[in-house]
Amino acid sequence: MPGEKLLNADAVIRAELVRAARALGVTENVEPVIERPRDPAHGDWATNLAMTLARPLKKKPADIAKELIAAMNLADAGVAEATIAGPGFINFRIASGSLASSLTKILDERESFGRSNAGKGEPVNVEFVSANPTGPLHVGHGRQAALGDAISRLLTHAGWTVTREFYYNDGGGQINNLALSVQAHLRAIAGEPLAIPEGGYHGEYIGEIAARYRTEHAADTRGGNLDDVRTFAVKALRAEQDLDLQAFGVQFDVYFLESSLYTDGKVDETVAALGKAGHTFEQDGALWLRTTDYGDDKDRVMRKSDGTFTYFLPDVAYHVTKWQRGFHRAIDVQGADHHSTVTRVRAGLQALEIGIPVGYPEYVLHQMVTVMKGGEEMKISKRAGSYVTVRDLIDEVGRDAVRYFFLMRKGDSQLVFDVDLARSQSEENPVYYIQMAHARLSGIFRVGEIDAGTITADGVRWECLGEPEERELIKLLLDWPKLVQGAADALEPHRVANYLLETARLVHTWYHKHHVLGEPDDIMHARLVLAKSARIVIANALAVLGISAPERM
RNA sequence: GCGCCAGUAGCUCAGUUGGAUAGAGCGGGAGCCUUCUAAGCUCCAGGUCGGGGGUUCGAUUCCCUCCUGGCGCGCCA
Repeated sequence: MPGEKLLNADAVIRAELVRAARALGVTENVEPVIERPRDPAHGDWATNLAMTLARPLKKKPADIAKELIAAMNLADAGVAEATIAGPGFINFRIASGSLASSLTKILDERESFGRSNAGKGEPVNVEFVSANPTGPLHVGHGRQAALGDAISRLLTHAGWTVTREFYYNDGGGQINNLALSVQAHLRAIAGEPLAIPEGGYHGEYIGEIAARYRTEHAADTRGGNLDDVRTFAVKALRAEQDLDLQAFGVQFDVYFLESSLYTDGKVDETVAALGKAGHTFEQDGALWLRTTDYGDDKDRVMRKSDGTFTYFLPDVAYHVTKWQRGFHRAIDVQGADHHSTVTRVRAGLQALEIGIPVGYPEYVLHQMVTVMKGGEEMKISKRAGSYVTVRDLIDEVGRDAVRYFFLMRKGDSQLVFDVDLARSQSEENPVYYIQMAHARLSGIFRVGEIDAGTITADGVRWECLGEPEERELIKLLLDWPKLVQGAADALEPHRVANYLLETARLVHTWYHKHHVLGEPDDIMHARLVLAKSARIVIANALAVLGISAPERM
């Protein structure tokens, strides 16, 4: 099938180049880099092979290029023209008709276009958000939710079987502070002065929980039963966080409770196993793990002198369960403020000596988010008190825009979320720009009263798609499978966001310059095929980011 | 002091794993609606890619060093 072959035009060209290099007498490994030139005037594909061979062959790059071209079977590689340019690049141009015929693949595969089986259906666990149930989700959790969900979608696209997991730290001292804070509010309602304890929580929601506790526990209006207060508060806040996630459109497959590690004996098992493996020691009344054996800069306490555990030990026990549950690949999405746990958790897993690989789990760390509004940093939320919540943002700018803004930057960059820009979006927001491209393409079919399902590649005169804007758009659409694969490999959804922006731009340019409806039949048919293809790719890419693809706006 | 991340246009950030004349959005300036959505398009201005060395045909990209900012360096999570 010609479409198949041309979609892999780079691979075909590469093979021809290798063959040609052999013909020139090159004996060592030949690995030509084939890439799309930045400037379309430089052709559709380009290679640097002549330059890399300059040294071993002791010839000028330009001469080598000439010989390579002569030795290649260009027609077999689908190349219409090969030219030498710059310091020794070889530029290949593919005939418009051949290029366009590759769109057949997009029409055939539709929502599957871009999917692959690279992951072979193997299980991967993606853990993200994992907020303590001590308050509403803040902007950092929002970035993490957007990232984790998009990474999960990317991996699904790449053929992995993904489990989204949320880990609740419901066992530590923070939860106790929460209970005490609610208790303080209960006593305030009963007439005492409000006294939030040291390290307690101050948001308005604490008072709301206290009020609800009071109505449901009429016999304990002062919160004397701290266990009841704790259970009630955690339950209430988990429900609250679920609503936040629901508003954001993020769903989890597994909610894993830290407390279950204690009740199931996993914590004790892990301590015993680490001791048995010989990597622990006692000092100052505490039990330590010799993490310095595994690259940490100091040893870490597992069990405090008061007999309770640090967060680190359950963390290790938790990741053991991931391994034991069959996840031989696990990805943790976390804020960079937790990066010190990376070495520690991995060290703990190594110290168990149960065959867990050194790089397990993989970490995707993201930098901090600051929210700007009216030219000033926005810190105060009505709900949470000292920080801005995910819900605040969604209420301000909408779910799609929040997702896009969190995903448009790579995680390594600190992110400034400009609420004004995101909201003045009816004008200039990139997410609307992209969605508009999809809506416009949909509009062609709607206005023309054409059922897109009836548009096929049968009988298309591909050479009709020869306008420069069309060639550029087609090439970009055909790049989607590689782009999504690269983004999945690197766990970098922002590549998809950038790709979408670029694709939308080419769509708008093409749409503005060339008409579809009312053109001669063969041109209209060809352009309908292109419009349908572009709509499919944009919808697929938006789906990877969890953003809607509206048919009209 | 040590570790991680960053430093690219006035602002916010990309840069396809080392390629050709470094890009986008916003902001600034000038134009474009009798035709499928002007929520759009076209053009202009704007750069010591933090500084300095090195590696090579070629560096924003890799190495070294210094400067600046963020985060972390707990028997908190």
